[in-house]
Amino acid sequence: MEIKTAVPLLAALAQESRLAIYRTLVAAGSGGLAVGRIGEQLQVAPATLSFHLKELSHAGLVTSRQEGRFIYYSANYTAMNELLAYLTENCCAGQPCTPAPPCCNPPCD
Amino acid sequence: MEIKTAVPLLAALAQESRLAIYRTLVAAGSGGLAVGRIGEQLQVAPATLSFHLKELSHAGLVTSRQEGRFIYYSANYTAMNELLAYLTENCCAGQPCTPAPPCCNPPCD
DNA sequence: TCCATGATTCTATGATTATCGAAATATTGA
DNA sequence: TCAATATTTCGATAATCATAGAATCATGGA
Repeated sequence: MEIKTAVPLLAALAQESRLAIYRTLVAAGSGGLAVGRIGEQLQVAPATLSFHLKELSHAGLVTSRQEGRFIYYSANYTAMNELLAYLTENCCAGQPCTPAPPCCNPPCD
Repeated sequence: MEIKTAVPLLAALAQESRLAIYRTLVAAGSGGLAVGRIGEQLQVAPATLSFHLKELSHAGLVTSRQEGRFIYYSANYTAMNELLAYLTENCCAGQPCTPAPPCCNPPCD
């Protein structure tokens, strides 16, 4: 991963509402959650929520799919795993020190 | 870790200059690097560099020690490991999926 | 004590970001 | 087609952030 890729990912997570949204989606599993359900859980106004989902989506941390009137958002585990790998890169002067990539790879549900 | 703790850590890393600084310090190992050396490597003006180091330091991602006229900054591996643990928490609907915390714990140089 | 060097603080400026009300768009069922 | 519901876009506002020149502070050597 390039630094130019990592910065937008980190920026997307570096905001309380968005981190909460992301974690809610992570906890929800790969089925995802409709926008309205996220809003209910986190008490965020629709326009604000939409703004943050767009940010997360643009960063590649979440994906969406339409189902009838609902749009389901779900966490993209791969993006997070790549970010974690980037952050732990060179952590010991170039010596590999993590045998396996952290977290779920492949996603486990 | 609380979300209120994680956000400032992520925000500190979510900026190209700071992420570059942090990674330079990670690569430098626990001995750290004097401010001037960091500036040389990354081509950042002293005032700007000082601003970013303060941010990283305030977030707890780096520590500093004075040695004569020089101030050496070094990466705080523990803070990063705690952040990584937080980000991977609940990643599989609450099932633990990472046997050991990612990266160096304890730091290996 | 004075000077040179390393680093930080002050200050101003331009840019980006978060929030949310109101309006617009999209989909479904009647 | 029309009404109801779900979500997004628009627009305005307030707040935060990044940058760097100039001034200041701290340390060590002459």
